[in-house]
Amino acid sequence: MTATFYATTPIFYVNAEPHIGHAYTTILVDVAARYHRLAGDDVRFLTGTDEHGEKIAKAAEAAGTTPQAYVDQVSQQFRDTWDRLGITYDGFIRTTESRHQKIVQDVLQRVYDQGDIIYGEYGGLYCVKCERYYTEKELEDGKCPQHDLEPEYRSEANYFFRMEKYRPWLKEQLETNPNLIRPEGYRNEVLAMLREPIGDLSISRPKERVPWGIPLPWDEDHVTYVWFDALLNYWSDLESQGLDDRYWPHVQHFIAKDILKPHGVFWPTMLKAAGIPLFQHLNVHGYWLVEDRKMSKSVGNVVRPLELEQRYGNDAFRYFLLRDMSFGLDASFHELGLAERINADLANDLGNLLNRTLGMLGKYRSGVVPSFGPLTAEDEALRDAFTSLPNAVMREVEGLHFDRALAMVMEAVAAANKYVSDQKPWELAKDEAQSERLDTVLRGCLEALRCASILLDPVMPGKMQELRAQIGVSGDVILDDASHWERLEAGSATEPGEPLFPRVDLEALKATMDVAGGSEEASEAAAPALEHKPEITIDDFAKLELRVGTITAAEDHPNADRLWVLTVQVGPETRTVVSGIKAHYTAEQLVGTTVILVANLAPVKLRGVLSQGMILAAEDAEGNLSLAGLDRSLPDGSEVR
RNA sequence: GGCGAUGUAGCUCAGCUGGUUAGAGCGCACGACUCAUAAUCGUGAGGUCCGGGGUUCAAGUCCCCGCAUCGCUACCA
Repeated sequence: MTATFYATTPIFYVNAEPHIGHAYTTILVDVAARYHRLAGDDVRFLTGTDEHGEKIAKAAEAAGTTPQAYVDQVSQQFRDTWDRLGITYDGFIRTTESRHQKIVQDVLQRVYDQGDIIYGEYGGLYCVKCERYYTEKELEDGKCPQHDLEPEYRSEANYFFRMEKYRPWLKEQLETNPNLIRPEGYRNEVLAMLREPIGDLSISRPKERVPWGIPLPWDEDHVTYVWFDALLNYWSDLESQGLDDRYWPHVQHFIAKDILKPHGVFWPTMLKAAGIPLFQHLNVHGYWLVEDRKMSKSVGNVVRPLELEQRYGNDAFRYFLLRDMSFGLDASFHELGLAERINADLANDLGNLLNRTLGMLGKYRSGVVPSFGPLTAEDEALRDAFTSLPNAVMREVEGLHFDRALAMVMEAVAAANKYVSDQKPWELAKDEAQSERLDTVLRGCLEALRCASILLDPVMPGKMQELRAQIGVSGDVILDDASHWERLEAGSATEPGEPLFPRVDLEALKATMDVAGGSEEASEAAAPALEHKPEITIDDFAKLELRVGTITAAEDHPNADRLWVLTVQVGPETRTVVSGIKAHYTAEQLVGTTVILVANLAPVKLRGVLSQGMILAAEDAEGNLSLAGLDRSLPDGSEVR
């Protein structure tokens, strides 16, 4: 009896090139899919690209091309990357495909017809100066708390999905099914979101503003905004091919934690409204925290994991990613950690087991696979260590504990190394009377390698096939082959080759990291083009009144923990300025500092404190701040022009 | 401020429903072996399980109060 496995990655937004985040999710699903295929399950693995929206239309324009040509190109880039990483997706869906668009429209129409999509007359009380809506509660005496203005009633010209209506239902689903979202921490987060109203969801944009999208079937002036377009891919891919009966009942999604809300809240309510059964699992993983190299923080200094994939090889890279992250938690990505993992597990333990086995086999048995003699207790222990693994490994894979699954296999490999030391084939070889014993020991090592190669095949498909080739096994394998000990053919020839996983020279690596400090790559990181604002005239600029000021005090904001309430001396005037630089400057650093103040900015209340001006600071792409000042001392109050 | 996560050996982390002297891998020290990619095998050193209270016969594991780091969020004129 075979099971069915249908897993998805998110479809990736094509406004940027693939990076480690995309790659990790995709590799994860690939590994899971490969394990299930190995187990004989009916598998479907879906990925794809999300190709609509304003950003893409603009990016295409900037690139001097049409949106379609643009998304064709970037989507292809994703597929090229997946090919390089050995991703075996069964389906690749693009939101610009007509099969997808048609189904999105069908579903929208259905949900609309049953009254769950309404025109956005919600609107509400809108403060023109703030450019935002206020709830009754937020207003002070019916007026905007910032501008003391009477807000006006406005309605957005959008359609809304009545999501709030399904909140109790979703809550109940989560409460009755603890495995719906896993690991548990993320389930709790979603439950927390559902404790308070989730509101209705804006699902459209005016076509005149965003022409690059799927038109609403009942209103050609609006296009679908992201959610119904993107999320429905998981369903549309199946339905458009008549595969929904076969796979949908088994669907599970894999995502990174940053898109928990759309998948944990929006998506299930959308499914409910559309009359589509809920998914089985939403599997949420953490981030790879990619650390800066030593010292410098300059751009381009960052280790780019996908470059390391090419340097260390795809299989080793996949192994590292799966082995060193426990599902759901964040993990840190160090090149040194990757290298150490490769040496310890792959080169020293597994690779060397192959090497020493084939070495002895060549020396003592001309490289020919021997037969087993009678098995001793030690032989049986080794056998059992491996043949019990397929079930255990699958169990861990199903529970998303890929790290544990791999650790279990490597434990068995370590046991095989110990077996070699204990049995000492090199001594058996010296005694003709021990010939059968030597056969048995060498054969045991070969079987261990064969089993390991199957158990690790989903993670390192290329290298494991290579391993099997070296021990004389060709063709496809199935997981069950690893449950049996005597699957090699006695008398067949082995074909020793290059070491499977060359050791990484850690000393040399450390040396380059110390010396380079990242500078080598810094220069080649092309700075992205600057985005410019509309040109202004000198008269526009003259409207600004910039003055030198001195910070005389910095106090905590009573009602916000990321804001400073600064007292700034500007000549004869003393101003209060609320500033969001608390994460970057301490009070000690600020007091006495000379700053440049926008002195004629309209005062504004920020969380209850009146701010009379704004302090200038520079901010880089990574969010680092530096206050603008003067390079020689001038009295405060001086004007800056 | 609200919500949440994390904090266990030098490093990376396991420790499910509380139960014998707290674990693994790497690194380190010493020893063994020599078939092997200076690999392997064995032994050992090393921990106030963030801190403080509490519940219990018993707490890394449950409760309360803190601290630190991170994330989301409010906010950043």
